Amino acid sequence: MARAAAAIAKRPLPVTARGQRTRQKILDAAEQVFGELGYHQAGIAEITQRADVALGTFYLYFPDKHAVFADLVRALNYRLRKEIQIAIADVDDRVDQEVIGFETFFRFVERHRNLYLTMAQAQAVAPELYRWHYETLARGYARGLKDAQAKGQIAADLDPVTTAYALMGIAEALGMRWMLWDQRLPAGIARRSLRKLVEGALRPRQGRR
Amino acid sequence: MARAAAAIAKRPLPVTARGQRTRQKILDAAEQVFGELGYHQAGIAEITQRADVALGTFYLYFPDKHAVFADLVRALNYRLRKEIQIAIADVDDRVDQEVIGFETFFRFVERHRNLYLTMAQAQAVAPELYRWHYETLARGYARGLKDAQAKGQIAADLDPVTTAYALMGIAEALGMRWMLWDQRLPAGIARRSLRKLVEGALRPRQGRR
DNA sequence: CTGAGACCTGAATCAGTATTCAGGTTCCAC
DNA sequence: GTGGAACCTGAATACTGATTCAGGTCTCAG
Repeated sequence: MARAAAAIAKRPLPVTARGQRTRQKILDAAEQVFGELGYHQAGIAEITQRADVALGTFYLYFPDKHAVFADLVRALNYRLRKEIQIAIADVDDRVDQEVIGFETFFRFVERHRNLYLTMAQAQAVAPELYRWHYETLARGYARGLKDAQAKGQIAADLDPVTTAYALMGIAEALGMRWMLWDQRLPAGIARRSLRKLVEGALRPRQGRR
Repeated sequence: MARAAAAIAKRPLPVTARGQRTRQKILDAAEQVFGELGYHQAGIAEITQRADVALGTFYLYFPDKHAVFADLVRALNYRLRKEIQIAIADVDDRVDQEVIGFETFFRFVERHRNLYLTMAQAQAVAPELYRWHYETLARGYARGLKDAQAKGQIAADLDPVTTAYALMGIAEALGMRWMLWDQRLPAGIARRSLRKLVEGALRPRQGRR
């Protein structure tokens, strides 16, 4: 229970390579198990078994179940942002960036099916972290949109934050529909529709005002 | 565990008014508790306490914890669709329908803060139901979009299903951001941006093809 | 009135599982 | 080679909380 203040006695990070490897094995197993079963169904026993270490070893690296989960959310957030940043880096039209960002996200979801379940669980298990995840993403996103507005690439009268959340919502919904349910990117019509939606939404209207 | 086939021994619905009232009290309490604490933190004891009935009474109306939860998800889905249908009924431009649908959704979220947590939990607790929830919404949504295309109100080259999921994603993301986090609808700029996004995305492009 | 459904009660049971702990084992600097 | 960090082990503990059940209480048709 004791979810008290900052405290949450961290365990010291392993110093030797062996220890680091073990910690990582646990983290990887945890991603699997949490993603498959959800936070509460996931048992420490199951995690350590898949990580191929003894039960007690878990508590060498994490003070409790909640802690691995938190680490996981942070790691997922970090990797996701990183991958998108890299993918987008040397594209200069914002709409193109958008489309590439989406595809990168979809591919990320493909490699981390568990992302959705993990984040969904986070909403109940670690609300602050959950919110942090989206705010973090939104912050960067909104910044990018503002820059694009300055360059006249997208409509100037859109609120960047609102737009950022809207676009994240689209990514999430289609990521679920396509990558989790269908398990693959859809045929051309759907993909092209996505681009048209984004383009229509963002591009400055020709004639208008 | 026994999540076996259809079976799931339903308890007979109450026949007397008293029984119906009690069942409903439990259902209402359950919505609160699941929404506040999440599926696993929610205890039957807490639910029955808030419903002001004894622990055992719960099992008179629901075979187990899972069953109330499922009922809840179905009820939420039903009410949501109903409210939006009604709100939209006598609006004839699809973009207007869209905007009104969004606002209706936001107000629904305001009255059912717990909707998000409940659905998030559903992803782990009752995946079939979770998916059913979105597919149900999407089906109706896509139908509406197709009709609007037939009337030339929105671009003909958009895939209705893709568009439906994209719009649901936007609603969800902004509902979370505005109604759950800020706890109120935002000022004009943001609201107007939403309309512009939707309008830009859906309306047939003037010049093009 | 009255008795048979229909409802309601809450202490007791019981299974699952997070966490602890009392010892090993590895590894390498000296 | 060896002592002490740094790691690792897994049975035992402790507790939480869903579900059961033996026995009331209400209510209204006849």
